[in-house]
Amino acid sequence: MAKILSKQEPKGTLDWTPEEFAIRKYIFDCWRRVCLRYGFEEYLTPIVESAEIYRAKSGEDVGGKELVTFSDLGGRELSIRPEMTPSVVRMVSKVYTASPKPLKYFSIANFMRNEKPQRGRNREFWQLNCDIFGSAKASADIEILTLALDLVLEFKPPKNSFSLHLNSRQLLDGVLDLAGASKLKSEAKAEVVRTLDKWQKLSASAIQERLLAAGLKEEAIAILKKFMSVRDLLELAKELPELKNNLGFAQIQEAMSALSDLGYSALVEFDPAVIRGFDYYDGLVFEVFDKHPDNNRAMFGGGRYNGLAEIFGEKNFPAIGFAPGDETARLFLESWGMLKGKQFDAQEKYYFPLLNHDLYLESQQLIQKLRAAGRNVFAGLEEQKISKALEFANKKGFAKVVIFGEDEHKKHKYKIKDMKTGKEEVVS
RNA sequence: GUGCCUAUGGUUUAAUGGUAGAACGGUGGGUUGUGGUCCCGCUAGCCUGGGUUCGAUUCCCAGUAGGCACCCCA
Repeated sequence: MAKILSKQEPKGTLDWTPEEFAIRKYIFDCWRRVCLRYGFEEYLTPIVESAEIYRAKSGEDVGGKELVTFSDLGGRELSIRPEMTPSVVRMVSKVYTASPKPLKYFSIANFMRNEKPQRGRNREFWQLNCDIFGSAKASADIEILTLALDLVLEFKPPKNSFSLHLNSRQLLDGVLDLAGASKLKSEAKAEVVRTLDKWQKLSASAIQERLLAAGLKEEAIAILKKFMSVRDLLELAKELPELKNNLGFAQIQEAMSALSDLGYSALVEFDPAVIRGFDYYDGLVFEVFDKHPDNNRAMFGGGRYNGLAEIFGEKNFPAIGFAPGDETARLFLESWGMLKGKQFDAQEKYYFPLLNHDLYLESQQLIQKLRAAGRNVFAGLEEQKISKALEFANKKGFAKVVIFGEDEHKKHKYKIKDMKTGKEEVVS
């Protein structure tokens, strides 16, 4: 047989050893628990889709060079999914008209993007996707936002460790109108939006330069600067009163006030710099930030995308959703020390060592009995001295050890030793 | 795709132009029926290719892999 030379996983992928698996499972279990608590329904779509649905709408990179593509036997071009939204919209558009509205769906699935791997970003990654279809009401926005917050809170993070930043594409369009940027060519307009997106990262002079190059006048730039520097809606209304009648302004205001009434006020703020890259967002947009200095990044984000369904030739339906990733969630937990000393495998396990080979059959019968009674039993396979058995149980973190050797067999008994207290219980 | 940094047992690492030492882990024993501490033995390593050199794990170049930033994205 040919030797396989590398023990390495393919680039950008990760083996989940049982230790690693336990962490991922913890994250997924928290996510699933919260979604079910919200009455959301779980679904799954195939791991591949026709490549064209990503080319159409996923953006230049995700739907382009980062797409992992191959041909099936019929020569059809398929891609491993790089995101869930096109798939779920495809699925929902099949059943939408016949379904009672609204639909509240979630899924936990893996994805592939041919990216350069780095911290918080792998080629294979997992995401939770949560969406509400069929309601354009503020109540749907608010439910999505509280769900996003509760998902993070489920990990019991320390106070002040994260926050949700809100903005609206409509408000943004309003500002661009005010600044006259809407009249620019789409390329120049995109550059303006990109500049807003990078506002915090760029220097004042770089911002000025980019906006001038895009074709904006000084007065227009002043308006954008004013917009980007406001800290809350009150200030925005004062500085740019023209925006008070903007639909996005009302959306944000309504959502913020509801979240505040529901007890989330410390976690939410208006943030003009939240733009988000995907083109299909057309209403409320938001991002959840990790506030840890070592991991200061957007954990996840989402928004409203009412116009996406039309790529399947369907009538549009309202939709809002978001998608946290496993890697960013893990980094959040790690940076705040929420993984330290945590017993993820809370399942209580029994160890049943084979203390005497002559008692193999009797041991197996006892193990059957214990398993039938609902115990999780790890059975020893080779004869083992009792001291070695206890040492093994210790290393594996087993809760109990069943002691069944010659002495016990003679008395028709066995002992269950609690590894924490050291106490033994005699069972006949 | 671009730039910078890094690469030594399974893991974390030390030293060195004359091929490497430790800790943790794994394993066996001290202890033939009672673990976590302790003591001893064993196990296992210089990313790949080329160059300089008498000799390269060490210096140089390239590749590969990883990290960070950009780009992009969530």
